[in-house]
Amino acid sequence: MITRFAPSPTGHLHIGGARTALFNYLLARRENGRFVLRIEDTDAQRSRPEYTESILGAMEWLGLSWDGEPVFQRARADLHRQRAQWLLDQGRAYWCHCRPEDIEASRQRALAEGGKPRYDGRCRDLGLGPAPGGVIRFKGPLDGQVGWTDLIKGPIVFEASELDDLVILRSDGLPTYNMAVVVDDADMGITDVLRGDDHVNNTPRQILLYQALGAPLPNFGHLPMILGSDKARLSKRHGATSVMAYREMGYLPQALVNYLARLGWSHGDQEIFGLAEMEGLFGLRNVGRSAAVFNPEKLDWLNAHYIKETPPGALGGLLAPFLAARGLAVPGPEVLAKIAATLRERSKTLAEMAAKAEFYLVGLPAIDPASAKKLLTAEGKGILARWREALAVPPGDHGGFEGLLRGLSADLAAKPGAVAQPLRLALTGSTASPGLFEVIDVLGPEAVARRIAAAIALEP
RNA sequence: GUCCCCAUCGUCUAGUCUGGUCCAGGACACAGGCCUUUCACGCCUGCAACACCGGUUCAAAUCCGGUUGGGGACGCCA
Repeated sequence: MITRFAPSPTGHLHIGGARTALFNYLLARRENGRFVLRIEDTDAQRSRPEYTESILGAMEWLGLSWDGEPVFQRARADLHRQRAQWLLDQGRAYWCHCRPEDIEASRQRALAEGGKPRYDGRCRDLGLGPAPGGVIRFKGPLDGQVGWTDLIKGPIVFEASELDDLVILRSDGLPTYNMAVVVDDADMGITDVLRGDDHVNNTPRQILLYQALGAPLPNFGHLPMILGSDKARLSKRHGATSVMAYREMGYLPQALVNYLARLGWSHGDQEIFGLAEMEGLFGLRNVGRSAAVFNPEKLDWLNAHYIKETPPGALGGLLAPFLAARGLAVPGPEVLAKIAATLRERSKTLAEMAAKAEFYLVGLPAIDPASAKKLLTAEGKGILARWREALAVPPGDHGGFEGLLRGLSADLAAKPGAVAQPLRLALTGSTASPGLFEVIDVLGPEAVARRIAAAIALEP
């Protein structure tokens, strides 16, 4: 089995493309086959090398390793031209001199009359030769049926009469999509073509091309689309759609891969899957047939799960760039790990974690005014003074911080919460934070003393 | 408009092929509770769906037909 992922370098790798790549990867790995990459750069206008780099980078980040070197379609244009010429020689293709404007006009007419906008085949039997601005069209059958058994959707049949004579070689000498895909898939020995639902309508044309070229047909499988919350095709207006954007927002590749896999594929009730595990479990029979709505909340949940699962040391390393992006001084690995450990169970993304880590890394935290009014009263400052006193003694000497809190609570005849909150506010600037004693540990004695003093000195 | 595809909780889905074990299971989200130095985490509980109509059958979420709804395609883009 040989599968492939064939993105066009006209943009970054998006969510839908990533899922297509993932399923192709999984299918090949499951069957001990090959998974190859082909860059479809035949659109000279829109293809950009930096997008190729970006797509490759995104694939690597996701862990979707491909076999061999990526194939660039443009480098194969000679082969495409050669096959187009062969089709011409066989009488399965013809030169067309129609002007694009005329064709467009007839399409509009057809649409206005309630029909399908198609090329009318007026050059089909004219026996024209090459000409500047001319194109080569495939001479398709006028009747009969074209069908296949889709790997995912089952039997699909089209009437040949629904199909018009598609352009296979453009006037610039480059092949069109359908031609290039068929020639390359056949030439590269692709056995299973797994791609987006939006290609279902191309498939009968491609089958006809395979047959005319005398090439064996691969299996075709069409994956349902990914939709936005309004059930329209996922697009920019639904928020981030590129894989790299998710990376920048602080999502872990494991989370994205896991989420994308579950969007359309299932294995009983299981929700959590690692890539390696899926390589053993994946199967097309468990891929759904209906379109799926992209649900950011569930991605968040998975991301939180993988963040919690990442050891603090590694997590600290992942967090560092997000800290730097906020303009914060990045501490050493040890402190980073400690910080990560305290935030691990309270962050959905690395970006959120960095925001929550900010108070650790500034000289003095910004105290929330509303909370200050409530907690830094004369009484609250009194409690802070007691804390300052108690914390001056090494914690081991009085049964740890927990014992300290209990002791103070008993002394002041106040609930532990009431005793803890002023200190939390002084240390973190907020009434919600990681565990107080973890914060004290990360901050160290000097910073703790400085923050308490600053809070006590704070004007009402 | 024409053609193609799809249809289970708000969302992702199990169950559909091989009809009964499903007054439909899991997960996210949401609500309530427990835990608790705050916020979280975790745990428990709850809310919530077989699009509709007809047929086949002793029996239909599961099979068949239709309707409705949604998506996709209709380029010298891919």
